[in-house]
Amino acid sequence: MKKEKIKRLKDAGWKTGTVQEFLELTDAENALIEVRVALFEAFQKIRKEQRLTQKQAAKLLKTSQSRISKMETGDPSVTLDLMIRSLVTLGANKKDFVRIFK
Amino acid sequence: MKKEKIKRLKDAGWKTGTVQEFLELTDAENALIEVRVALFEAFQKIRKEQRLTQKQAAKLLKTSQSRISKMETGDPSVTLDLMIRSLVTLGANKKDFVRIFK
DNA sequence: TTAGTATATGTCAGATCTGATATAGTGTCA
DNA sequence: TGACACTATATCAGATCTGACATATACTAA
Repeated sequence: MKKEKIKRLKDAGWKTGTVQEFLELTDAENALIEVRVALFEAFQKIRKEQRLTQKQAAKLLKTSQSRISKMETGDPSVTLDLMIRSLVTLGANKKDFVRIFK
Repeated sequence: MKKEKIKRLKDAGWKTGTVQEFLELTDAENALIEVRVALFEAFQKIRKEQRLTQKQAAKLLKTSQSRISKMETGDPSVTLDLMIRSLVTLGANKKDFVRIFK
């Protein structure tokens, strides 16, 4: 119940505190969501900067268009592992993660 | 063959370029390793700052001492997911990850 | 309207991860 | 020396993830 709501709310511009209180998240749960959101937003940004469709990105990353879509919509079946591996494959380095989390 | 070597080499103070060339890593593989190293070093640092033994940390994180050890030694069976979830459970927030990757 | 392109959603078998357990190694103290 | 605390390593059943596929939805152009 929690997870599906979160992205929509964040995207709708709700303040963190408000979302956290509304969904009764612990600090750790909230931090984890912020990290996830930062990563999937970064991924979509990079893909679009490189003018790739999800299908093209899928080929590069040796996965399927559907998983790319799930990554960008914050689907709970997508792990931080997959997002980070995808980001570095598209060219992100350690330094870029500083910006991603800033 | 690659993965086991990496931590030791990095810990021994080798420069990134050198390790990367020696192990014939792609940029993406190298970036991923740098991210992993940053995370498991950060985890150990936080655990020690909080004066927790691996056993105590394991209880907090609802896992086992052996997995904590694997996390800190960069065992390949440990995912970025687990490391990031553990870090936020010990109190790290998005902002802390800026420092971790800097 | 239809066709074409891009993205989103549902499902699942096979791959990978994880907590748990056992055990080994290391350091310290008496 | 032995006992104890801490950490490292090996193994594996059950849990979770992932690529692939099917299908749906959204948008554009003719």
